[in-house]
Amino acid sequence: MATNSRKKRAAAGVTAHDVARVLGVSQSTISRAFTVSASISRETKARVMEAATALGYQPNIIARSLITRRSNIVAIVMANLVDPFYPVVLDELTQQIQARGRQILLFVPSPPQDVDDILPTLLQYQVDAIVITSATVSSAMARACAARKTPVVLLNRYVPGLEIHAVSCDNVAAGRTVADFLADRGHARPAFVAGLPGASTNLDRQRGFLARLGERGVGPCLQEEGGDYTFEAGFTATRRLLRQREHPDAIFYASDIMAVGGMEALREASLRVPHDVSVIGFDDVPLAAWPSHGLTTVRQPVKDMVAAAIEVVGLDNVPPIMRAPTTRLIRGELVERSSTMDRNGVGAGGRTRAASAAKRATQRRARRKT
Amino acid sequence: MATNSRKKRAAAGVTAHDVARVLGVSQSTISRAFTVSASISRETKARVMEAATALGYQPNIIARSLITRRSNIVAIVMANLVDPFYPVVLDELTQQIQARGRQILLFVPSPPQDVDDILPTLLQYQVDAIVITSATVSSAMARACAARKTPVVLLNRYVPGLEIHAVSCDNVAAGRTVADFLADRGHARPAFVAGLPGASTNLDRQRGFLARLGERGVGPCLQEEGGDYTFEAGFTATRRLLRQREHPDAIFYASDIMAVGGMEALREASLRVPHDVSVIGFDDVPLAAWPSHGLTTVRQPVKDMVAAAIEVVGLDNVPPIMRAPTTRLIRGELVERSSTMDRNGVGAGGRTRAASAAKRATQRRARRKT
DNA sequence: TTGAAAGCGCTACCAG
DNA sequence: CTGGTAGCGCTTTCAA
Repeated sequence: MATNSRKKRAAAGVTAHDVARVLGVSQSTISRAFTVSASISRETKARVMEAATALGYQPNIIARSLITRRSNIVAIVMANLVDPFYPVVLDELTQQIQARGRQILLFVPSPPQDVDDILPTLLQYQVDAIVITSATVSSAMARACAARKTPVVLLNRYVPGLEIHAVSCDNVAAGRTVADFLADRGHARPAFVAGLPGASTNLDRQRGFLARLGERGVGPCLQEEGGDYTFEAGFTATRRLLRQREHPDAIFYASDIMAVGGMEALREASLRVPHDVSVIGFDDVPLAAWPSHGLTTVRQPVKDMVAAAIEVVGLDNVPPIMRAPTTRLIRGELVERSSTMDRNGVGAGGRTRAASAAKRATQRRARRKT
Repeated sequence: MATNSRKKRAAAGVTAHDVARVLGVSQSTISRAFTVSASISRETKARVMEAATALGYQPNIIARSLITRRSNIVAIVMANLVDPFYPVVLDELTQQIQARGRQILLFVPSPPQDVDDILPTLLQYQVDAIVITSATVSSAMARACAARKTPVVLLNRYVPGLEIHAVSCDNVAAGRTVADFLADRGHARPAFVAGLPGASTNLDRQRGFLARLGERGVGPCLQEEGGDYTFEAGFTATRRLLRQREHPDAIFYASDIMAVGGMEALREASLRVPHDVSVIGFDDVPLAAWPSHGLTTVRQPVKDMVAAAIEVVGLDNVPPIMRAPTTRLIRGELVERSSTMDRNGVGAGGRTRAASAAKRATQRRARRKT
């Protein structure tokens, strides 16, 4: 009997059986009405839908997932929410994933945890795919995901040799572009301020930058470790950089926020941007465009990167297909603003420190707030 | 027979039955080993756990949720990820929710959608609770959630009369504090730049500010609509504000980012902060503390707000209890930095525009980057 | 404390 | 195209 187990339910418990009973059809029919690509007559489907809305019926996703082994959920692992670049990425990810009717399970590892720790849990939730931003996983874990047929993609990072999808900005090319940009504009004493050591993004930017600088015969290039991608890191690294006998005439920072921190240190040292030092960042976060910063920077193609990540995990393929791990590098674009200038014809290497000392002192006073 | 349905599974399919068979116990026993507060002997549990790890068994959360009607997931609805205040809130939410062993289902409504549209979907996922930041819901939807016994809390917003939990900074009190702060420091021509019109947060700040200003006999207070909480909004609203015959000697902005935009407009108008105009923001996002901004602002007690939200939805209570809707207002704290100054003894209302015109022109030139 | 049995609400397969 | 039936993997009575 259809009613044999219809106990009184507290609330929210209208099931496919209930709808079926009202309509005098089988429960299977209700299920079919809610399954795209199920064979059901136009008419029956309409009746079911009508009754469903009348009764307030919605299929129980949990029960469905139990059978289909797909939850309609995409997991996002994001290690850092504070750097303004990540909200931009997260925003784009949510838009594109939600546009495909998927939900988002967000995981933010706290310091002691790492990505490997959380993946088993995510897999338990039968997520359709996993997007990992700015972090990586062990090859063992990558294999575990492959075994479960859950596609994983690293966004903004890649690990050569790791059997896993990866999408990233072409950081090597971007580094080279920046080198050319500075060389073309007559800079002679460049510097690079690194972010998180060991991160592929960071290393590639540095590698491309230094290599191209060498090819152009510009240098030597000063280098400074930031440690991470924060304002503070950019600030302190720049201070250290300025202890050199001669200050650089251009500094390329591994991230915009570091560059902003660096500009603060330059101001503190009475060095003007861009007159004394050109500054270039990376990411093109919203605040880079603020007039007060006017930061020349490399724009990460976030939209394209996210689109590529989503494509590569096969979110648009039903049934899902597992493809061989691929690495996709997407070109960034240099955006010129007011933190850089052309030094050609300004006397090869710009003025000496002494030359503009008086001017700078004046400016310094004026800029002080109290 | 236990093996009657053990077809070859592609992967990742070790079930409680498998473990049971290996151990020669019943499947129920396996279940009990993974259920806190289930009666099982110490020894049996240990054996089960050992076998489980050996076989790589993990309980299927989906199947569990189907029965228990709880998914161990908390839903977060966050309308705006771009304003740097929200990443701070999201970060804190994720930390505190994950610390309680819950997962996070994130939903970011895109313009046409609103919160009411998404709630049914979230309910389908049997989430344990829903946290909605800076947005509200219809009373019908609030009732639907109550019917399903899913607790909902509004964070950073409240709706008088709506039967729903709400946690927010005490914006009225904060507005009053700011008014007192400025009055105490001899400001005579205050202004308020609003954010999103109609938002309770925004209105309360304004209300408290104006009321207290009136009580202190300071004013009249100029007012300008921002429209939203962006840099641009702060910038353009301030430009409009400065078209008045006499510029204000203090501006209170509905958010930090607006304040930063406002400072840009002030700079553009050759008005110095804080010499000509004191600037106060709201939120205390990380960049408010950067030396280049040095923004005096009201710090939102994010940690406490999040903790209150989590407590109020009963995330720590097992079994969950539904409590009567409560509104919790938490005091913010005014953080004084370098964007405000004491005008007492500087001539009651500060200098006239003419008085410092020459100085400002100099400074303006110096500050230009190119 | 343990095992057996009955489903949670749904999809998927099999006949008709 | 539709109705029956058999589970998905687990929790939860109910006896033993």
